[in-house]
Amino acid sequence: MSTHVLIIEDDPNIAELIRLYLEKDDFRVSIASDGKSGVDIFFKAHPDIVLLDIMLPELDGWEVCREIRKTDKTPIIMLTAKDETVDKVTGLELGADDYISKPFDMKEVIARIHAVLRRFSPETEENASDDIKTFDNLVINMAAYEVLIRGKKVEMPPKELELLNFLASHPNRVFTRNQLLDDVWGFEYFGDSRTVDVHVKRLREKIDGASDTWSLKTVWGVGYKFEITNDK
Amino acid sequence: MSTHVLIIEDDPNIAELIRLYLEKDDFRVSIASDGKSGVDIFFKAHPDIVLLDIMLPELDGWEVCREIRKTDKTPIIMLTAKDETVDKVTGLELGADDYISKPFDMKEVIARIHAVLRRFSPETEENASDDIKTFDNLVINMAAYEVLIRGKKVEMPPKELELLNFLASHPNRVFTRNQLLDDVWGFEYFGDSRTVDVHVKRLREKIDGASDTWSLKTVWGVGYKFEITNDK
DNA sequence: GAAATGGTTAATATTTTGTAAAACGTTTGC
DNA sequence: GCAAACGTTTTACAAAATATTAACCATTTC
Repeated sequence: MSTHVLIIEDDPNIAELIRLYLEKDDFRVSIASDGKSGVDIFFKAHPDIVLLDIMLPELDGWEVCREIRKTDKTPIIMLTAKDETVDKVTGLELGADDYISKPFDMKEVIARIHAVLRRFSPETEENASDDIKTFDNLVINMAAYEVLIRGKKVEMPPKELELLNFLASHPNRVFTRNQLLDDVWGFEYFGDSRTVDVHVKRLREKIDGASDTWSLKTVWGVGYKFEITNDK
Repeated sequence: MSTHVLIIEDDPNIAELIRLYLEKDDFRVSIASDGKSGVDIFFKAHPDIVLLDIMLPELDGWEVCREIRKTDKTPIIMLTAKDETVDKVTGLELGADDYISKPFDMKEVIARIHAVLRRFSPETEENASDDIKTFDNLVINMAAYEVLIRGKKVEMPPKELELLNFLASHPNRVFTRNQLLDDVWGFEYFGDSRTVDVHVKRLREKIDGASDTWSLKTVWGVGYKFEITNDK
C-alpha cells in the first residue's frame, strides 16, 4: 500500500495543487482545510506524513503540531508563507521535521517528502516492504513483486502478496482480521472480515508445505500469524 | 545531455580556471560565488555534482553542504585551502563525498569528479542512460539511439526506446505507470496512465520473443518490469 | 503534404477480489 | 459424550478492477 499524506492547508488551490502532484506519484492524499479537522483526520487516518500550513483557521499550524506531537511522532513538514518569519527554534521544540517556504517548487516538495520519509525509514513498517525478505525456501521480493518457493517463482495477485508480505514482516505476531483489513487493505476499507479468510486460503494453496520452519497459522478465535519455528 | 557541475567558489580566478578545464571535457558548468547563491542555484539547476569551497562568504561550505544534504544526495566534493585543517569527521557527517586540497592539479580534479560520479552511477538514473546495455539478443545503445535484436537493427521511436532503456536499466524492478510517466516522460508531464500501456504494447511488438532470458512483464495491479531470468 | 510519432479513447478480454453459503471443526456447557 | 454455538475452511459465483488491443486524431518530422 502506498504512502498516505495528510495535507492541512486552508487554501484549496494550494492543497489541490499538491494533491495533484502527490497522487501522480502514487501517494494517497487526504486534505483538511482547518486545524481542528486536521487533527481529527490525523488521528482517524494515521497518515505516514503530514504537510502542515502554519496560517490556519480554528487552530494554527503550531497548535496542530503540538497536538499531534503529544502522542505521535509521525513526520511533519511545515509549509510557511513567503514572508513569514519562521521561528525555527519554536518549530524544532514543537517537533516539526522540515520546512518549505511558499511559493514552492513541487519537485522540491516531493523531494523533501521522500527525504523525510527516508530519514524515518528505520521506524516505519512501510519501508521494510522494499527489502527482499528471505526465509527457508521462501523469498519475498517486493521490489520485483514476486515470490519464490523453493527457488521457483509463484504467480500471486497483489492482495495475496501484500498480505503475505505484511504477515511475514511481523513473524510470530497474531493479527485479527480487522487489523489485517486496516493494514493491508487500508483504514478506509469497509469490508467483510471473511474476506481475509478467503485470501489466507488462496495464499495457503500456494505456499503451504514449502518448509517446516515457517507456516501461516490460524490462531483460533483471534486471527492469523506467520509463524517461524527456529529450532534447528 | 552532458554532466552538469556546480562550482561554489568565491575566488573568480579559481572558479574560471576550473570552468575552463571542465568545459573542455564537455561538462556543463555553473558558478556561484557565495554560499547563499550556491544553495539557490543548486535547487534551481539540480546539477549532477557540486564542487564546494569551504571558505565562503554568506554561508560557509559546511553550511551549504548541510543545506543540500537535507533533501538531496547529489555528490559533493569539498575544496579545502592549503593549510586548512579539514575536519573529515564533520565532513563525513555532513555527507561530503571527497576532498581536494588547494592548490590542485586540474588533472586530478577531473579524475576525482569522474571517480565520484562513477561511484554514484549505480544510483543515478541519468548515468545509466549513457552507456550501451547488452542482454541476450538485445543491445540498447542510447548514444546512437538504436536497438539491436539478434544483432539486427530495429526501428524504434524515441519514447519507446526511452521506455525500454529505463526499464532495462533497472531489471527485475516493478514500476507503476505513474512512476514511468515521471521517469520517462518527465515530472511535469500529466497524462493518462493508459499511455504507458499503449507504449508497452508497441514495444512488445518489436522485442517480444527475442530471448527467453528476459521479457517485458506486466505485474498485475502494479505496473511493468523488465524481467531477467538467469538460470542458465 | 505524406509518413511517422505520440497520445487518447473506447471496446474487449482478462484477472482479481469480495461475498454468500455450505461444509467442516472446535469449543463449551450440560 | 452430545448437542448447540461458534469459528474456520472451502466452494462457487458475481462484481469490480485492470490490462490489452484497435482505432482515431493531433502533432511533428521529413
